[in-house]
Amino acid sequence: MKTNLRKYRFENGELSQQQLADMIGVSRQTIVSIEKNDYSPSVKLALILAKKFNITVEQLFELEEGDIDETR
Amino acid sequence: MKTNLRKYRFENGELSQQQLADMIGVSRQTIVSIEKNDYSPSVKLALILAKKFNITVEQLFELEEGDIDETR
DNA sequence: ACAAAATGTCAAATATATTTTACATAATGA
DNA sequence: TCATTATGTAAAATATATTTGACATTTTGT
Repeated sequence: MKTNLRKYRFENGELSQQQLADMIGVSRQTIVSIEKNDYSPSVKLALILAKKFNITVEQLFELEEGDIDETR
Repeated sequence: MKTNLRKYRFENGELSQQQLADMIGVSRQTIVSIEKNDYSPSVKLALILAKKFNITVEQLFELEEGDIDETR
C-alpha cells in the first residue's frame, strides 16, 4: 500500500505535521508514521483525513501489487 | 462510523461470511466483527473490500456525527 | 548568526485490530 | 426430519496501531 498523505498535506496550505495532527486529533507521531508508511491506519482515520482534504480514501492510499495476496 | 459491509456482501452473490473471509484472506471472525462495527478495520483491508465490491471506501464505511471530534 | 519551528528518529507504553478456538443457535436444503 | 451450513457469541492470544516522551537534525525566518 502507498500513501499520499504528505502530498496532500503540502497541497493544503503547507500544513505542518503538528498542525494536521491537531486538526484531526491525533499525535504528530501518528502523522509521521503514516507518511513513512510504517503501518496501515484505521479506516476511520483515513476517512477523516480524506474528508479534511476533500478527496477520497482511494486518492490518499493506493493498493499495490501484492497487497491483495497478503491482505492487510 | 457506520459500516455497510453486510449490505454489499449480500449484494455480491449473497456471499457467506466465510466465503468473503477466504476471498480476501482474513478470518471469518474479522468479517463478523466488522459487520458488527466492533472496531474500525485497517484502511488497507477497507480498500481491498471496496475493490472487491467495486465501490469506494466511502460507500463501505460512513463517518457519523461525533467521529470528527473523537477521531479514530 | 541565532532562535524557533519543523522534521526525523527511536523506543517503550498503551490501545486497538485481528486471529484462534470453541461452543451455541439459526437457517438452509434434501 | 435431519445433516450441513451459516451466523452469533465469547474470550484469550497475538499482531498491529497509536501515543508518549525524548533527543537529534534540518529548515525557516528575522
